[in-house]
Amino acid sequence: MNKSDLKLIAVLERTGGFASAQELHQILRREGDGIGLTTVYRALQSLVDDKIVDLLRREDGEAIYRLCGDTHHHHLVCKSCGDTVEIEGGAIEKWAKSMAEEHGFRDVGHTAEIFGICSKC
Amino acid sequence: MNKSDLKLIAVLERTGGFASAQELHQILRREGDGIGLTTVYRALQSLVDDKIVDLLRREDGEAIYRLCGDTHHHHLVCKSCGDTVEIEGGAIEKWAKSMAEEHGFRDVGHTAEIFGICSKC
DNA sequence: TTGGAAATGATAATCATTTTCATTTTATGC
DNA sequence: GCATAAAATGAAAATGATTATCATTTCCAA
Repeated sequence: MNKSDLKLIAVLERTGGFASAQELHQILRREGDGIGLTTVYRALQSLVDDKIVDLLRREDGEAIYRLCGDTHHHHLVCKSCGDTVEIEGGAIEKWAKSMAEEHGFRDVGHTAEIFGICSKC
Repeated sequence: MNKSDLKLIAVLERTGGFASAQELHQILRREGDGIGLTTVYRALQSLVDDKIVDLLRREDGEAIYRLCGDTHHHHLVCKSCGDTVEIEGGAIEKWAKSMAEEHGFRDVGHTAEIFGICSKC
């Protein structure tokens, strides 16, 4: 756990939700931090190894990160304007758990996102 | 639906399970088919658009493809060996629909995958 | 203070995927 | 059969995220 790791944690706390390495790098740069992209990747990797952040994938395969401690929630994303709503996923948690048990899987996680067109678009 | 599409379907049927575009290309090449990588990507994309194959992501973000049955289903994927089980997602359908309604979204779809370690690993 | 280990970041390398574009194949009308 | 336009193809270049290299800087204990 070094200075860069802490910077990344701070940004993730501040922004909440998911962000890619490139986005996190840009945010830090915009704030005047001269941190390099390489260091951002390294810090994120180490945070993932330490199970401090989760690594997920966007639909295009780009890696996105979020703090593990965050209450686990899911997203409702507008395909048109990109607006995002955080939603409860209690039903999903139960579903994932029971499906995993049924098929003998352990150490399970899950992803679930809903996408559509929001009322404004 | 053209000749290349059919070739890809044939390979996916023969191999079963998931394969990446690069792997599918190599398989065809090995069998003496001079098909180009570009064409493999194009065929896969069109098959995904037509909902004939599923597109998932490996842990490293690489796209992997698999023939999908006609029923809408989700996947339970082993992070270690890549083994995959198709599972029912009735609960998810309802959840997605009700969440979308609640927030005024229309034209909605969803993704949901469960990943963990299977009993063999 | 100093010597070495850890951290950093610019740059180059990788690798999957997409674009471009010229060529070939296929389908269709005459 | 033949001409021709549309679709398909693939080599090569472009793209974009991620990773590897490596020289330099920072940090810390002796």
